[in-house]
Amino acid sequence: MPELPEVETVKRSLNRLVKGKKIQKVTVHYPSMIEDVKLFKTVMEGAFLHNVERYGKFLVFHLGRYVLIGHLRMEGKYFIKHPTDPLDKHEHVEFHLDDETVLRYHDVRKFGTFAIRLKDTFLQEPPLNKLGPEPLGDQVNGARLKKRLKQSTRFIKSALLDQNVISGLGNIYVDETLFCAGVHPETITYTLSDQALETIACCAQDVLTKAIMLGGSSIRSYTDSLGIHGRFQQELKVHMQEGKPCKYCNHPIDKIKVGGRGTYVCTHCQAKRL
DNA sequence: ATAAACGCCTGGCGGC
DNA sequence: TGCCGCCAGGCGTTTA
Repeated sequence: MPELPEVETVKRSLNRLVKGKKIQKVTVHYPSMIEDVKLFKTVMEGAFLHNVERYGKFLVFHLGRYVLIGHLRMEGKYFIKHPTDPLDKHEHVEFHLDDETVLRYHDVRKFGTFAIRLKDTFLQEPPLNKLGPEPLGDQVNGARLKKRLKQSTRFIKSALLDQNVISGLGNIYVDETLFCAGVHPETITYTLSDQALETIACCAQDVLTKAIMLGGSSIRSYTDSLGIHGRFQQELKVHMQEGKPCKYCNHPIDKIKVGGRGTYVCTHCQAKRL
């Protein structure tokens, strides 16, 4: 499942491969993933792909007066193909470019979304208006997390998955971040000190930075996009490691449920502190 | 304010 | 070998 590092990798690939190209025509094979198909076609056809940005797990394609906001959700990928290549059953949107290539959006589970917004106001509107700060950069630190979460009775894992608290983390990287920080995922958030939250913020940065360097993770269904094969899955220390010995203490990794999510934890390195 | 439940989907899995 | 039911999972929406 693409999280911040995978989306960042896709963004970089798109900027390398399709930036500056003109969209001649779009073909929609599965309309319900697009908020407004009519507007989508009107805006996209004839537009230039100026630049692609990432906000949390969202991709923002700049088209001039408008932007296209896309989300890959669980399994979204982009491929560049020739127009005559047979259409895969999971390719739902085609962007025909002016150089005899076609950018195709591929999504087995059809969870991905597309929406058009005005360039000048898209940050003030859904779905980006409530998005929390980027974990990379100086907006996320122990003091700010404490300010935001000092009264929260939720589990820390749930708070870190909340895109309004911090943007871009998903199930994989929250598990890895909390392992790095030595914090049990079921720790009640308000009990964490500034210092512990600072450690969590630093660990999130470390984990994400390393994952981006390696092109993200390619686990489960999320294998690659635009020819990019992530290598970070080899670095995962707890996620998907149930029963395997902890890299640091050899205690077997447990799989539990936290807030309904499958969660991997070393109960020795991440002891519960109540 | 928070949280649980649900809906969206389908490949992969275990069970038989 | 094949069929069936269940599960994962981000996020928006609905309900408690």
